[in-house]
Amino acid sequence: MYVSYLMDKNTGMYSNSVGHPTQTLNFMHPTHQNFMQYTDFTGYHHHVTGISDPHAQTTGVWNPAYLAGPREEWSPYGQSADFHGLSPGTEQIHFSSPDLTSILPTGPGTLPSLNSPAGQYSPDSERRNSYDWIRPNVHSSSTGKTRTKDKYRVVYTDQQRLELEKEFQYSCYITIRRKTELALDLSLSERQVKIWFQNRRAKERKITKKKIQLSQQASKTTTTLTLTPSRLADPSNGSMTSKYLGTSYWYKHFCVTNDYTSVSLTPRLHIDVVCPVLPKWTPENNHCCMPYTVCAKTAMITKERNHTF
DNA sequence: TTGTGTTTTACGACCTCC
DNA sequence: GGAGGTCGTAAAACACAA
Repeated sequence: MYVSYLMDKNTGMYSNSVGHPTQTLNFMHPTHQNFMQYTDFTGYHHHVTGISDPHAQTTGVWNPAYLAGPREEWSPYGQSADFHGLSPGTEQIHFSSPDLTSILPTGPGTLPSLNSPAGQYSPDSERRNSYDWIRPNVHSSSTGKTRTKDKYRVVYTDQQRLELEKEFQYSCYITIRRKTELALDLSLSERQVKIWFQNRRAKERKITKKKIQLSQQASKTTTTLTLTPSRLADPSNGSMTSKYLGTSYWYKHFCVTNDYTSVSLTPRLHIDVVCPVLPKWTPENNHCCMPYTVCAKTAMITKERNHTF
């Protein structure tokens, strides 16, 4: 069996400055230790036509207009004027899965400008549609809440959600500047962008929590994935001594291949394991990926993992 | 069609940080 | 004090089984 260690997304969740996941299809959430698989993100180009470059060092593009006016130009349901003039039948990008599993590869230029009518049109606009209820009759109830009479939330277009999701994949936390740019591009208020990110992070935590619970359940019902000295192979001398025991180290994610008898933590370090969950086999690429957690009671593995072979 | 569970926007309360 | 953070929740929108 061969198990390849998936590269961590080498960014802290709480870091705003990260690199683009250009080719990283599978990556884990840095702090949540969860496995996130975004299919076909190779086609992901963050900089979509019509969207300003979010993270390039192009300070010159900073619109001085941003500096004017209040920080939060929040009008409760304020979409920009051109947001309403959508005509059905325009080109649409289908985006339904929140985890981007259904995102089609979209190269540069394939997405319409978000400020264009085509970019704003949602495939479900007949149903969700119309923001015609967005009218200035926002009232303050006796409780002080400011919500519309009939509805109190808009449904973002697929395009808006797509771009927000892309931004989230880039960084869980959005910078003030990027928030301003994104709000402008998506015809949302900065407050909406901020709250979307808050909600998205909450969703991420929820997913992670669920995965951890499932993982714990699996480990209860099956043999715990443990490593014993006899099953560990030292890459340097082929043996494993007890001095390596006692320090817990979590190997989080592995790409598991077609048998479950051993794990290759590094190109030269193999251990035998008992796989708690049989991953689904994908014949296309002859391997499968799963959130594979190995509790290796050895510091040696930690050391070896950082060792250059 | 309808009932029910889940997801998505939006908010308030409370917290920390600058 | 204001900004943005989490957490919990409301309610609309949505998905889906019966």
